[in-house]
Order: sequence, then C-alpha cells, then structure tokens
Amino acid sequence: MAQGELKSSVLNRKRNPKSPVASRSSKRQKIAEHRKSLPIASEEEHLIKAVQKNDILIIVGETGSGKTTQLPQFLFNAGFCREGKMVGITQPRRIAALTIAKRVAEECDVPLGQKVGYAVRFDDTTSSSTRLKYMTDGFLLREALVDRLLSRYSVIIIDEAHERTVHTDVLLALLKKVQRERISPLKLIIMSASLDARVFCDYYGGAKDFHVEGRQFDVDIFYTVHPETDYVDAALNTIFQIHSEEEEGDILVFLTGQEEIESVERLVQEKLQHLPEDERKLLPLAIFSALPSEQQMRVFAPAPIGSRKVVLATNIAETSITIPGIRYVVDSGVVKARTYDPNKGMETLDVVPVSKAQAIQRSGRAGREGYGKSFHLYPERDFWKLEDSTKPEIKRCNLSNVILQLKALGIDDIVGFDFIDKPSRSAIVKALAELHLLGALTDDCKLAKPAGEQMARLPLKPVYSRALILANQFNCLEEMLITVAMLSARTSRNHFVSVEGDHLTYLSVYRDEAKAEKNMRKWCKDNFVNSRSLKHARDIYRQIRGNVEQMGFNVSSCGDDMLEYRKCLAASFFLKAAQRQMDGTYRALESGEIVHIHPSSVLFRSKPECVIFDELMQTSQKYINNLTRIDPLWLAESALIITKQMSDFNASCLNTTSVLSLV
DNA sequence: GAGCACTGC
Repeated sequence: MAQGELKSSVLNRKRNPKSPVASRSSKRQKIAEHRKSLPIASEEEHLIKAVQKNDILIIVGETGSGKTTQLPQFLFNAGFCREGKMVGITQPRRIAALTIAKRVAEECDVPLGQKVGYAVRFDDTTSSSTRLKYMTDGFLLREALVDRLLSRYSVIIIDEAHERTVHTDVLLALLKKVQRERISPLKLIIMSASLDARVFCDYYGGAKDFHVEGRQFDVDIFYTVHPETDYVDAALNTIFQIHSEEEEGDILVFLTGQEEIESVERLVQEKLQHLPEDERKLLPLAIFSALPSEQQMRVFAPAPIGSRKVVLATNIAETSITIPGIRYVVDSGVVKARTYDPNKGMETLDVVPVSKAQAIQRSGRAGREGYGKSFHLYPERDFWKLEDSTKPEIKRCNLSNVILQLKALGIDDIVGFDFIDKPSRSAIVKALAELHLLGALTDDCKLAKPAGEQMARLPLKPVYSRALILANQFNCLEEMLITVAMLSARTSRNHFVSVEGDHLTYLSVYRDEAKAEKNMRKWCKDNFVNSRSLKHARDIYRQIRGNVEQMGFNVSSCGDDMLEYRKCLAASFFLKAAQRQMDGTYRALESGEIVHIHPSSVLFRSKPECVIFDELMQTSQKYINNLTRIDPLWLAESALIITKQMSDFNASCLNTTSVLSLV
C-alpha cells in the first residue's frame, strides 16, 4: 500500500499540466486515442454478446490487453448498470483497485466517486451514484456478510484470478452459490492470465472462455548451461556481465529477502571499487516491503545520465510494483514461501523454487517499455521441472478465519464446500477445533451466539477477536484494542521495553507516540519505529474500536492494573503457551514442539518460566515471537474450561486432544 | 543472537 502511494505520486507528478485549459482537450484526445489502440477495443461487440449469452465467462488476457479498464466501461454502455445496478470489479491488492479506478474515472471524464469509484479498507470513495465499483476481493467478501446475495450487482468481475489468493478462492466458490440462489440474474466474469484458464472453465462446468491478446514487448530468455551452486554469486556475475556487455537499460534482480538483498548490495559496491572509473556507473538499489518508504522511493527515480540502476528486489517487484526503466531481468529462480502445518500449529518460511508462472511473470518485467532480456540462473531443463503454478494460498494457510467467515455466511458444511482446490481435511478439522476452543463455534460446529457472530464481524484473527471479547469482561478493552491493532499491523518494538513482555511493550509504544503530540514521522524516526506500520495500527484501532462500540461493548481501561490484562491475554492465547525446559529451550504446550524465543522479543534474555505467544514460525530454528510472561496457574484455569468444552465437542470435528496434556 | 516474501478484512 505504501508502495502504491509512491507509484501514484509519481504518476501524478507526470500528469501535472502546465496549462490547464489547453491541456484538457488534448488530454481527452490522448485518452480516446489510447483507448482505441488497446487490443480489447476491437472486441467490444463480441465481448458484450458473450456476456449476454453466458452467465459465466472466463476471460484470458495478458498484460496490456486493457481488459480491466475497458470491459467495465463496455458493460456500462451496454446497459448493465440500469436500475441502479453496479458492475463490481475485484483486485487482490488495494493499490490496483485504487489506481485503476482513478484511471477509469479519468477516461470517463467524471470525478472519482461518482460513476466510477473504489472501495478498500479504510478508504471508500463510492457513493449512491457509483456504477463501476473497483474494490479488493476482501472488501467484497465483507460486503457479502451484510448482503449475502450481493443484490446491488448485476455483474461481478474477479480480476487476477490466477493469483489464487485466499479471498479470490472463497469468492469463486461463494459467487457460484450466489448465482444459483439469486432471483435477479448475476453475471460472473473471471479474468486470468493465460496459463491456467482450463482450471476455471472446468470449475464452472465447462464455462466459455474468451481470449484477448495482450500487448507486451518481446523478451529474450536466457538460461545457464549448468546448474549454479551459488545463485547469489551467479546473480552478481550476471549483473556485471549485463553492465559491461549490454546496451543501456536498468536491471531488476529477483532475490529472496532483506538480508540477501543487503549483502548483494554491498558486494556490488565492493566489486565496483575494483573497476576502472568509467565502468563504475552502476547504481545498486534495494527494494523490499520492510524498507522505509523514503528509501523505496529511490528505485522509481531514473538513474543519473550515463549510469545504470540495478534494482535488487524481493517478489514485491513481481506484481505489486512496476519499476520504470527496466530492460534486463535476473531471476534467481527461488522465492521465500510461507506454509502452515496444521498439526503443529506452526508456520514455516522456506526458500523454494519458483513456479513456471512466476518465472514467466518475472521475465515479463523486462518487456514493459520495450524489447528486453531475461536471465534465469538455472538451466532450461530445470525450468521445465518447475511446478506450473504456485500452490493456491488456501492450501497452505491457517483456515480459522476463512471458516469463521463461511460459517457467518450460513455455510455449515465446510468439508463439502465447493472450493476450486480443497484444503486438506486435517487443516479444516484443526481450524474447526480451534474455533470451538475459542468459543466461536458450538459443540455441533454451528456459529455460537453471540461470540461467534461478534468474532466474524471483527476484521481480525479469531484469537484477537476472542481477546477483545474477554477484555470486555476483564475491564481492559482499551488496552487490548491497542494490543491487537499493533499485532495486526505487525509494528516493530525497539524501545519502551516492558519486563512483562512484548504485548505491554507495544502498548507503551502506541501510547507514547500518542502523548508526544509531535509529528508522527519524526517521532517514529527518533524511536526507530516504522511510521507506515504505526499509522496502519492507528487505522485498525479506530476501525475495531468502532466495531466493538457498535456491539455495545464499553471501552474501559484497567489503568495500571496490568495483572488483569495479562490474565486476559493468558485466557485468550492459552492455545499458544510455552513452558521453559531445564536446558533453557521452551516446549510449546499444544504441539509439544521444542521452540526458542525469537531474538527480537523483549523477553529474549530474561527467559521467564511460562509465556503465551502470538506466533510460532520456523526459519533457521523454531521461533516463538510476541510473548508475554504469565503464571502457569492461569493456564490451568483455562485448561479446565477447555476440558469441559472438549468433552462436549462433536467428535467428528476433533482430533486435537493434546491441549489437555498441558494440565 | 536473528532478521519475514507478499497480500487482505
């Protein structure tokens, strides 16, 4: 999202007219010409006919076809927005929803928020006159909770469906059901890049597919002859080879993470020192999501005349941002990927090979502005061995939130739900059991009233929602709201260390910044806190505070009584408790895994006997992070309640009895 | 004594 702000501000600057009167008509003319030149322009009639004839249409179009900006306008002109109905277009990312809506409003020559608008979390520009509504897929899912049949839409377009985010996958299944149940017709359009259109056609019972040509410049693809033992070293050599042998144009290198990027940045600098003066004109720049915005901004500026940028990026540059000037791509062939093991309740972050689709997507980044070249750091035969596409997220994430949403939508049979790719049975069972233990589901797996309904309404991880509900009873709701907002925003915590743990430390950070009443950016800089994530935490706080007040909760503070607050944390996070062993390691009580305190935790050195944690992730070791010290006796109290709950719980939903072992 | 790729409500 911050990257998006950068991108749009760059666009805005370009657009800034010198003479408003003269530029307006020439701008209109330019827009009309641009629209006419798009590959999709000649297909308007065909497309509209196809939509009229088919309730479900799969549109396959590559980058540059104009499908996302033009099709909604075609539908509007063909009368699909009569009688107040809307065309809804979903995107996996906020920035896309935002920039595309602005673009289309400009093309229609209307102010944003009238006929054309966008709606994303914290930022809804739509009005009663909006007919073309761009939004994130998550936003449409939230709307479905309020209006189950999505009755205001005549057409819903799911864009970038090939990315297969959890939200997209849930929508694909939900819309199939909604379409059957609706009395007024709902047209459904799935838009995807070409590789796996068949999957969608089959899923919708042989739905018709429609191909639109893309418009990309040619990219020459190169592979190594032999496998590389060290891709960082290979990347370095390739960068300097391009720099010395190829024509002008910037280089984009795909690497796995911050540490690796920073080390390559240093190595490039070092190597440059050994080159003759006139060959040193190579400017390494890093970009990854944790980088402060000011530094991210630097990759968007053109390189000084006569020199060449080499942008060292994570997969943030694959889809989220487009960097101008790139003509050469170097693909390491690997990516950091997150997977979830439901049996251990643990996430893993591994370096794994990219998929074919990902490798192709990376190459495509060289052909945005002209002919380009892409260098893969592996042999072609290895490319053919890659998976076709990345495993859909729904098959590798914790399902508790998805299932809670589905239950709130009235879908009770999760195992039988018509997912395009079904999550494993054990992942479903685990999530059901977790939701039951958190009090969101009844013994027969129905949404509990009112706790489950309240938890489904809150845009938070279920365990955070649970903490808020309990905090209401423990009279520390104010403190817990701040805590879960900071945890959700994944804010950093360097100063203001509390001996009780990370949760209270977060609380101090949030409150101290609020007290400072100074410029937030300056405060953040002085205190080494990422201002982007702190602002995000404030937005979340405001939103969920509004939510709980609507539910009739009274937002009260426990003042200095942090004992109540910690008891409340223990009662909420009892599933994520760990106990110190003789050797100083910890045992996670639910799974029995031996874990370590993450070095970034404020409790890293103090090693208390018993803690609750927010997250268990395996990287170089199994680490627990975001901890608070608790009294083990408090867990026993929770465990007693669990024991009773579990004995009542429908056995078919349950195979995780290990929780009981903690007493 | 490590360091988390990326989204989203």
